[in-house]
Amino acid sequence: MPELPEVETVRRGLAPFLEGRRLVHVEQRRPDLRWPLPPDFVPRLQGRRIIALRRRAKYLLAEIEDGTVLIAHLGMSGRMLITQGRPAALEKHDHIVLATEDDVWLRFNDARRFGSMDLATLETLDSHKLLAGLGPEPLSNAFNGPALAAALAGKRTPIKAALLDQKVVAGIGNIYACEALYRAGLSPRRLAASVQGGRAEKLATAVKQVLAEAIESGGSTLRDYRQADGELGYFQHSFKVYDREGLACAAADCGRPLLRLVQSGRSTFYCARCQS
DNA sequence: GTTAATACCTGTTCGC
DNA sequence: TGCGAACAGGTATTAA
Repeated sequence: MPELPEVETVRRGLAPFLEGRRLVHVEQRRPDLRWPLPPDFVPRLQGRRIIALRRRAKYLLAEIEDGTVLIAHLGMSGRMLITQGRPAALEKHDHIVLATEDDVWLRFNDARRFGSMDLATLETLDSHKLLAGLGPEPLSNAFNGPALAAALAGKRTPIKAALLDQKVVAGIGNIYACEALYRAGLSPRRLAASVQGGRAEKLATAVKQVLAEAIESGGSTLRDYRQADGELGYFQHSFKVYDREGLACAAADCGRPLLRLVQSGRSTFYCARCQS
């Protein structure tokens, strides 16, 4: 499930093939993904050059030479499939197909169709409804202990739910919320407003570390993918708590079985002894 | 205004 | 073996 590290890995994988290249083929194979695509989606991209591939939170941003920006979200099953030359056959759920002047073909495949694409311009990007209101990038200097503490102040919701709130910090999903809380030693049930001072400092650091390590591990996975037909979007990471209900806590002095609970409809995994 | 619940979507897994 | 229910989850929308 693509969260910030997976999206960043996809960005890094695609950038060498897309940046500076002209899109000679743009094919839209259904009128909508999660929402309807803009009616002029194809003509606004066809024949134009991609200047840069960027990322904001879990969104990929392709900056086009005329100031158009393609906003893409992988949802939870979205994948970017890249091939040299036209693919022999399209797969089920290949919704968008692009080709560059170098005959590199890119397919956006999304079975569950939680992904989305939209167009904006450089001028309207920050106020676009998908991006306006997003909190700070967790790996930027703008995100730190005091900033996190300020965002959590007064929040009467569990800290786990607050971490998933993209207004508090952008790009964290269910997996990395669990992992960061475990690393920070904070219970997922703890009231968000109580995460202040040293606790906020510890949590901000944990968020940065867990994301940075995941990006690094995605990068190593990427090198393997480069050689074959590239599938960008799914990577195996090793998690300390996520999806490990009943398994032993890895902390040297613990070893207790990890627990699972449901918070706002989402599974949370944690260690009752190590997190408080 | 804030927080919680629900809908969206479909491939996979699990239990009977 | 076959079938249906449960589950995964980011975000917009609706409800409380």
